[in-house]
Amino acid sequence: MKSSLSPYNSILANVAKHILLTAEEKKYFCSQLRVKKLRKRQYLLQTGDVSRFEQFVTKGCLRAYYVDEQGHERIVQFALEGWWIGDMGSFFSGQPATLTIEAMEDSELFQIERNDFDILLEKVPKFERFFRILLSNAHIAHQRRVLSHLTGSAQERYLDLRSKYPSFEQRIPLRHIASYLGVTPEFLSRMRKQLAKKK
Amino acid sequence: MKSSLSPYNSILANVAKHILLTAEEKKYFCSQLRVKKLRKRQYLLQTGDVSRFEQFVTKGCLRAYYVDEQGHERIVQFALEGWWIGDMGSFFSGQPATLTIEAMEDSELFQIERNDFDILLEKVPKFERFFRILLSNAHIAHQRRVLSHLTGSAQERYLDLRSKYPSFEQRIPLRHIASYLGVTPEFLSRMRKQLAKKK
DNA sequence: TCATTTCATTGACCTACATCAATAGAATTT
DNA sequence: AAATTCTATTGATGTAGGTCAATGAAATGA
Repeated sequence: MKSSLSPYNSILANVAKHILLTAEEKKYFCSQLRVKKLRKRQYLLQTGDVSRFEQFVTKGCLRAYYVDEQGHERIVQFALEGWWIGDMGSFFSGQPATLTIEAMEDSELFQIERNDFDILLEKVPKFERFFRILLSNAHIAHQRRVLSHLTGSAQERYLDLRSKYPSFEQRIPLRHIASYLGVTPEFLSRMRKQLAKKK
Repeated sequence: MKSSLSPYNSILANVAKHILLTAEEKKYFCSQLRVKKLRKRQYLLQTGDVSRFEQFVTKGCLRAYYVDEQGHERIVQFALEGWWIGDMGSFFSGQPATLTIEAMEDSELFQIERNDFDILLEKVPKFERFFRILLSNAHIAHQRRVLSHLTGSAQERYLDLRSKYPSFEQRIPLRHIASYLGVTPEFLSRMRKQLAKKK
């Protein structure tokens, strides 16, 4: 937390989008964070473990997915720099996680532990507000995603994703993008071919 | 708020699931609510209007839906007694609503207005916690719903819905259930026929 | 460096679900 | 009580997207 290049700045900037902290509070908040480094392909969380942390990505790129009975992976979330990721169900309930979270690149995160999280909310109630806002944004985004499945074709979902997050195609393997969209890699490949032709 | 039969009890019970209020706080909270009665088919919110309220259902049954370019309705949420419903995006941002909300039966709701909501959170910060928990539950439910579209067939979604909310089939027309599941009424009808045969 | 695994693409064929049209029973309205 | 909507169901047919198998290119590892 010394230089302006510190990764703490990125999480503080994220917090500052919604609530205003005093210098003291910033310091306290940062003191509750632990740094976690992951190698590419390393798991952050595996199904069945209890998720004791929520995390904020400062470097790299992760994916959260669910493995169904046939062993297929279904990606529910990507997280790049500046995103929060975790298995919130498990984090809040203490039940075993249903999600697996894995680094797609060497990554660095901040983690906050469930206990410290509760104490943080108690000591600095502004954080109740912060997480409420975070969640309400997530809620709205999720609603849009459900809608995109009810309303649109796979191609529309692909085009939406591409225009909203152009960086994904550079950093994320196509088969993972297919899984996020809810189609097979084969079908994504065909869509891409057809779109390229039309252009 | 006088008798134990008052509809205030149902919203207070809902709040009490997550936070503990003093008698004073209960009184204040209830004083910020307004009662809204709707006839069957009446709109609570129409696309393009700004949603100034969030609401809690004490009686009846509503649906929130999105209308796509071809005029098709896609249902994103049902709400029966004891549920919260609204267009949260519009409520928090002040932007025009993308959802339409309509009563499917004569219904009664409590509404809280955006301004009063902000003041409530300021005066009784426990409500930050309450809405955060409400949202995190919604978040988890939404994630499951996205997953059900990525992973499962329409039949699985139908069976899930039926076992989770058996009362829906008594109260909600099949064509709305079809819309919620993301299939046509025709296809839902065929699924039901086939399931009935197998039994 | 060669060997091995992983990845994206293509082709052939299959299935879950959509669309459109017709009908009959319910529910509303007159 | 008749007339007029809605609603659920069925049949015929069309299509988006899945499955399985094969191939070459790229990444990974010894």
